[in-house]
Amino acid sequence: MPTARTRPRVRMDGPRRRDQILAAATALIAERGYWGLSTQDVADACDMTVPGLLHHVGSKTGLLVAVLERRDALDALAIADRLGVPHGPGRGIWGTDLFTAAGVTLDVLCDHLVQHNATQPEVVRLYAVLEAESLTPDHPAHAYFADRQRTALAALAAVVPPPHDPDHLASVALGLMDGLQLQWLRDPTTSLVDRWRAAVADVPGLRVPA
Amino acid sequence: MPTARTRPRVRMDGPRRRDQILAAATALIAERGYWGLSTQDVADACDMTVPGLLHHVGSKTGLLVAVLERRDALDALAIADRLGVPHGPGRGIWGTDLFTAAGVTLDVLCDHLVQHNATQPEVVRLYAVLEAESLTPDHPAHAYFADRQRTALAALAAVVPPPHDPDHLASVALGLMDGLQLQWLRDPTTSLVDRWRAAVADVPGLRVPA
DNA sequence: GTCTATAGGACGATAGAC
DNA sequence: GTCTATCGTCCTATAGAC
Repeated sequence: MPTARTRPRVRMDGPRRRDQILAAATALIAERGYWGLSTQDVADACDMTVPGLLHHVGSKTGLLVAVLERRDALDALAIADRLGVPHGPGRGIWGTDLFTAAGVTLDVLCDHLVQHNATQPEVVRLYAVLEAESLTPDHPAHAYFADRQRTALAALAAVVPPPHDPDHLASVALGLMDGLQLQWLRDPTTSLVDRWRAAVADVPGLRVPA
Repeated sequence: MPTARTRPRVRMDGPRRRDQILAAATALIAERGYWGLSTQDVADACDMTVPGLLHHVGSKTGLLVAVLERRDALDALAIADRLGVPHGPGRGIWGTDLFTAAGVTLDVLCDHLVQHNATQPEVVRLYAVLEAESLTPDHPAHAYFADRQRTALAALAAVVPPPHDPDHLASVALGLMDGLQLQWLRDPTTSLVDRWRAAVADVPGLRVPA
């Protein structure tokens, strides 16, 4: 006899159910990566069956893609809000000229990005895990992260002020953010913002203005 | 009827077989991570069966531990050789006072580390994947990488010359190495050494001496 | 929109022969 | 040191009822 259910299953409308699924999947992929994710775990977390889950996202790969798209859109909105720039929904954080439109330089932009990331360690971990996992070409998110690195470096380079080399400083900024985020996730006793500001205190072009 | 074997199976002595297994596992974990690794794939790569494989490493977890221990010992030997310092086998790269014994400062040490890593992208990818995957406490390598970050930061801080802050500069160095390695693995058109030297050209305390 | 049922594999690990 | 055989579990995905 199968295990009896303890509570009645809740019937939800489409969008709400989808959000619940993507939130649960975000947490689980951050824990175990895409290869370690099982649709069963996601379904359990949402109190549904696996076929019920697949009805919404099509397949396991579709689930991952949906998670990344939703994450990108939410982050773009949050950063645009932080910079005081209007930003339509459904547009990624790196893909448009969001940063140049805001009229910021790299130092203050990075400070905002770091402050925003500090509020959502789980999401940062999601990206950290997938960024490494997706290095291999047969990963479902390989193309997504390859494109992401290109556009991110270009978007950062676009707001590098003279006399710094745009490409080099953008590379340093992105690399240092990724690296420090890893250190922070492994040892959260020091806040991410403090880590960042202490680290860039002696790096010309990244030191946060007082 | 099961698929027929095409070539006769080779009988190897213990140490040689073990080395073959660990080399194959290194490549496969670098591709898919630990959660995505299957003992079947490793066995196939070594032209053996799964029970034959498990005879040598005990379990899947035992395989991962053996891979990391072997990697650490080999890297320590290579770096010690590069720095012209004697170094016994079986000692990790970060765990001893290898760097202080060599009498180097952080800038030249990082340059050597980067040069060494540039020769083995597959190993760098292994560490990148496992570093992110092992953030969750139930990963078999969680303790290994937690300890590794502690000792690495301490070892780097120990060779930071005045007037820089040892902890902060060590954090920058480690973070920047990790971040740039990720960028390099995703887009190998620019060499890792060039990336590093261009990135630190304007970072006081890390600029490689001419 | 969600279910039951099930197909059809792959998984890690063990037992025991040789 | 390596094998065959097998156990029990987990996996993604589909078919079809409601």
